Amino acid sequence: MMRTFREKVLEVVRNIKKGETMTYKEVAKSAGSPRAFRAVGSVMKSNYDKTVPCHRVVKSDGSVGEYNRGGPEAKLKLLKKEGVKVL
DNA sequence: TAGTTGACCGGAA
DNA sequence: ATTCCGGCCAACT
Repeated sequence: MMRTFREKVLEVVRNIKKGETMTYKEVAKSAGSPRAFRAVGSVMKSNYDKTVPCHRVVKSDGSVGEYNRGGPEAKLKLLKKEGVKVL
């Protein structure tokens, strides 16, 4: 029943609705480890799932952070299209 | 098994 | 206000 942290994180991110955003800290907290915001990023880059809207996950400062799928520009563009205002 | 890395965060200068 | 440094957790080699 207890899957790896990465599976949990992926499910949480997948649960994010359209137009909503979550910080890495929030995702880590929902995953069960509020201090594992580092691991969250690591896991995503190592195994980013297309069924998981990882572009909806942003930094605590509100910055888009980074993105593997074309760089931060693509992520920023997607968020804007979703209706999310970014710094 | 142990060591290194990373899409980060928070505090200090 | 911006920039630098350390710390923390899980996954990868």
